[in-house]
Amino acid sequence: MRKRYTTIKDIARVLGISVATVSRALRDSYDVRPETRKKVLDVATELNYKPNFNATGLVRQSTHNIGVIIPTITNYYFSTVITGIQEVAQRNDFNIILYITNDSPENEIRIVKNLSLSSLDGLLACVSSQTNFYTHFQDLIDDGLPVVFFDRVVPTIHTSKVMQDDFNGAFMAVETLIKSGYNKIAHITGPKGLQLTDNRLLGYYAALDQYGIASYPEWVIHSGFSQKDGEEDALKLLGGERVPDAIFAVNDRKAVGAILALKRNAIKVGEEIGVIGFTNDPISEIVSPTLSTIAEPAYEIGLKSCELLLKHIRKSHFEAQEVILESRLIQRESTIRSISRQSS
Amino acid sequence: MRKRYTTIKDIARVLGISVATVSRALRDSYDVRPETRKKVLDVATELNYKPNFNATGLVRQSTHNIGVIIPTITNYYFSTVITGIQEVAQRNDFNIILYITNDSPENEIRIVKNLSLSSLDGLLACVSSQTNFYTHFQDLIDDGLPVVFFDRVVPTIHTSKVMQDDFNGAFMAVETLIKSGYNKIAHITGPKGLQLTDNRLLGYYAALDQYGIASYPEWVIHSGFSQKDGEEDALKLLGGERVPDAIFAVNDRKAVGAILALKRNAIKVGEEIGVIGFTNDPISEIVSPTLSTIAEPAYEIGLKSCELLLKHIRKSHFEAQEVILESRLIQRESTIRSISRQSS
DNA sequence: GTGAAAGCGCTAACAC
DNA sequence: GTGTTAGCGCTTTCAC
Repeated sequence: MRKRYTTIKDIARVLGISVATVSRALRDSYDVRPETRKKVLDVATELNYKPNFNATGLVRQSTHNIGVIIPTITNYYFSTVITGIQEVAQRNDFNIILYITNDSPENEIRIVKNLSLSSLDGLLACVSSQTNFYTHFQDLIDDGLPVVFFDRVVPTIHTSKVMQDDFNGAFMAVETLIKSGYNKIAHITGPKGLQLTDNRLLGYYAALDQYGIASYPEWVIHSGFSQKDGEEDALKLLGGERVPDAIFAVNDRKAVGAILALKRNAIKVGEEIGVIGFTNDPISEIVSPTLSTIAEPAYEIGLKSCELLLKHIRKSHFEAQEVILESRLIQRESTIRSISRQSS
Repeated sequence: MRKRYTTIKDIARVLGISVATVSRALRDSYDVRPETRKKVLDVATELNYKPNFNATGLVRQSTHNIGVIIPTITNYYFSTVITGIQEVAQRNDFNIILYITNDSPENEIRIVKNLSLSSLDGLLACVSSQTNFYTHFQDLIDDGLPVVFFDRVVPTIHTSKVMQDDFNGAFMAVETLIKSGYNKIAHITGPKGLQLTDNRLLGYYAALDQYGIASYPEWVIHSGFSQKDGEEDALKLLGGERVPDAIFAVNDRKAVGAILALKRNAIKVGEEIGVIGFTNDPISEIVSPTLSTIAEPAYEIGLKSCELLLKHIRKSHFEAQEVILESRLIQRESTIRSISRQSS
């Protein structure tokens, strides 16, 4: 049987004072006598008092919950972002309520429409890759709910956003390939229309442009974000008329998929075909050859998103901010031509 | 500015009926006229009514929140468990509130002690690996909060628990090594005192016993659960007087660490030293040679834990249950001796 | 079948 | 500095 928890009434009764005083003492209001406060605090600890968030939430019109909508958490990037979010939330006594969309727009819409707004102080969201309509998010914002987007942001909605530097990251990736001696560079990426993939694609084109290197439409392949997509894209590239000598993958999982597919086709990764990814997933150090990549500040993205959201929650007129965090190059074996690679 | 959301009062006013009726209509009580209900439902959708969980929670003494306490989420196993939990929770209209301990007992204790019990209907917990005192959990249970442990369970606390079959999984792992021709088998495992590691250790000994194979104390190394721990343990094994010809690692990350360390020492994994892990983390297919392992039903553990917890929440006298889910062998390259392995 | 009213635990005027 | 009281949105007796 569930126990009744201690309430401020209990404390008031024990001390023979009113609940108002107890409430004030508990919340460090200044208009309460120090000794009274001490007594209240003592009894509170003794009785193991814990505030009832439903009650405070009801009267204050605020809960200490923030929702997090995310496509999946079973990968390095997203789970690390969540860890960052959680860190800030915990430090500020906010709970995070997790909603996983499985990267399905239907799930996303269902979840957002069913959100009990009155039990949420704010929302952190990363949209699913196939989402086209964003009215469900716009509705929330119109209702006054603070929303901060991260990673996969919605360009058309005016609110705070936190991203890594996709354009420059991609530029660096392609530049690295070029400087390592590759000049037939393909790009395997995610679905069209996502700002993140668009920016990386733009970075890819910009680098090629700057170095006067040709690109062909069949060298840019749009598909999903998974390892399997990476394998399939690589195979497609191998089977084409013009076979590239390097692949820039939109993320590490696709890069790993590509590496695995290339190896299966007896192609020496690095030597014959260079591969570079994006993320700095721990697998990039495990795969052989190890994967060069653009490191994303996943944890910091989590921190920053949550901090921004808290600001929106606290100041009702905090102006929307777009934060772009730097990504950085990590060179490993998969983009090295000359060296004879260690076996296995 | 945050909007005021539609309440049952608004609906009542529009329809000129009482809030009581609205409340009843909304919850499918039978004692309300069908046409009244229809009108209420219509207005509710029109006004985009969403119940205020703080209010229902207050009066029903129940929120629809369940807490999840977990050491970390940035690995395959835990993030998959969470995904399973989330699946069941979402289907049953429960929110999950995530607490990450970073595998630190201090964090765990702080989090548990600060839990606002009145805003939680139940708790799912996986203890951190160094936790010795469990009174903070026992207190919750004594207070009547339904708690279900998963994976790393607390042996001394009477409540429902969900685990994989650690003993038989370990037995299978070691048996596989033996049958593949290895007979100097080491075990690198996690901290002492955790039921999970104890059971795997027991399975290790049982298999050795059954096949009449010797073990030496220096072949059983207790350390942490990380890849780095795996590397260090492997190095220690290589530097010892008796060098084993096979390593059974408590999880895949440690196994991968061991493989990397062995490769760095020019040891042919599989051929010279066999390695088997536990989990079936996707990295086990990426590392080269690919890693044999015991697959854990992570997703199912999440599902089952959450289902059990919901039963406890719904029936106040649901008896505690211990569920052990099967693990299964997946053989890959790291335990194959004869075959000449593909390079890189 | 429906309404009036009390109350869940807490905060915030408003008194004194 | 402290008490009284109304009320947050909802459910639930108890009348009628």
